[in-house]
Amino acid sequence: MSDFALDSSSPDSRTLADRVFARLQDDIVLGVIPPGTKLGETELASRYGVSRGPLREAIRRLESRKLLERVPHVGTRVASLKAADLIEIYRVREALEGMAARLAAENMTAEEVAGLRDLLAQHEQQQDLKEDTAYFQREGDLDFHYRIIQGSHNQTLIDLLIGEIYHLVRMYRYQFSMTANRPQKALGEHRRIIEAIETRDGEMAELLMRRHISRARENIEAQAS
Amino acid sequence: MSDFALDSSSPDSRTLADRVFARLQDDIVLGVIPPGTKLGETELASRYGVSRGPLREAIRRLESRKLLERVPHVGTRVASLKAADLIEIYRVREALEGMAARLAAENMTAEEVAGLRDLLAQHEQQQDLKEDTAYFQREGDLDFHYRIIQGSHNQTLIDLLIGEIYHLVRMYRYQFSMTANRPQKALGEHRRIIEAIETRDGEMAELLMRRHISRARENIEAQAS
DNA sequence: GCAGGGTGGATTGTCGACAATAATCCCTTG
DNA sequence: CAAGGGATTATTGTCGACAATCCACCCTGC
Repeated sequence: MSDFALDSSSPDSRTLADRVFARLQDDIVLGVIPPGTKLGETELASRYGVSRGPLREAIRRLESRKLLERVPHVGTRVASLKAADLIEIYRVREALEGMAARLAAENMTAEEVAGLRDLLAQHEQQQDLKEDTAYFQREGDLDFHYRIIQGSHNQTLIDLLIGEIYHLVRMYRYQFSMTANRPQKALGEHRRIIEAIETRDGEMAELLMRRHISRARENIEAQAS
Repeated sequence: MSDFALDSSSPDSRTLADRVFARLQDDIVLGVIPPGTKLGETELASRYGVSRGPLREAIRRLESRKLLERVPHVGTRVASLKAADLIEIYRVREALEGMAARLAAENMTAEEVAGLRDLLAQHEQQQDLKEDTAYFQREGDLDFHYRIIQGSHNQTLIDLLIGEIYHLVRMYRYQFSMTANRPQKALGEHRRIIEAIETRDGEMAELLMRRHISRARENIEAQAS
């Protein structure tokens, strides 16, 4: 058995159930536990060094987030996203992040906008270096979207996107080692979105963000066929 | 102690935890348990006639759905929605249901469209009767939106709206006995949305749905001030 | 009289054991 | 030999008890 013991570097997470929830979520999203794996409660409990009680609570929450699929009296398995599922998710992202961009243009503070532009500058430098920046591009893209979502200042929207949707997107990306295959175009789209936010043009920001995500979806659809 | 025993009319719900989850959610949404109520696990468990194990799993799931607020080692209380929260939710509804209307216009079957028009006809008749139709209007409005959401044929979108968002909307409505205070206008907007769907004009359906929900939001904002 | 600390009570967090359900395998029978 | 049924076994579902944490109250000292 490999060492799956709970992370003792952050012992402050309030309860065991919360920690095993966070740990199990990471292991699923990052692919440490591959999709489709049957999860035995007893086995997992001993792996994480907890009893089945906290583990079951964690499982129920991960099930709510669509990361696990559970059948009563049968068992729990790691959700295996199909391309069709991801396309559905991107429709939702288009709607929600479009709204987030609109609200961000209206509500972001000057500091937040400045930080966003700094982030873009970093990404453009990395682009110039032409290194193997796949990982940074992937995480950088997420960071860009995260900031705009946060900039909406709408907690309901933030919780939905970051708490419920993005885990699935991240799981899919790690799953298929999906590196952005149109990085320079995406970067240009990011730039235009930021410009719309800087001019406080919510309608334009929403339109550009929707196009940005819609193109990513079309890209997936093309690959899936 | 009033009789809170679990509903034996539907004993088929697979597990106790699932049943207590459904029952507790209803009691919260319908206001049987008022917002802000401190929920003692031992007390609730004995009321529903189950042990604390299944009850805690139900609590964790309801917490994920934002119907309960939990603080570790302190307790759980029923979420009490503020007007500001509802306004945030309506922004999300505007984005998601706008997309739902667009997809419904593209994907609804002819039967589904016909059923939608029948539903509208029923609502218009109830309107003519001028009875105290507050309850029916409220539920009818939900039914209209439910059908369009289902008509999107996007399961992720359906689960998000019906599984995560609408419980909060329904709770708020029961909470404040909020009866639609612009029924005839809303009915006209419904009619135009259906017309757009019938002509398979997704863009128009989205636009109209967003305006429909946006006006409801403005109505809430006016009342809240 | 007020502030601070400590103790007691109650509630939540966790665990191990028991019961119930379902999948599997084997045996029987046509 | 195949198909159906039944028993076994492993896994999940449920429960009651123990441990840990926090909140409130009270008591002491200034």
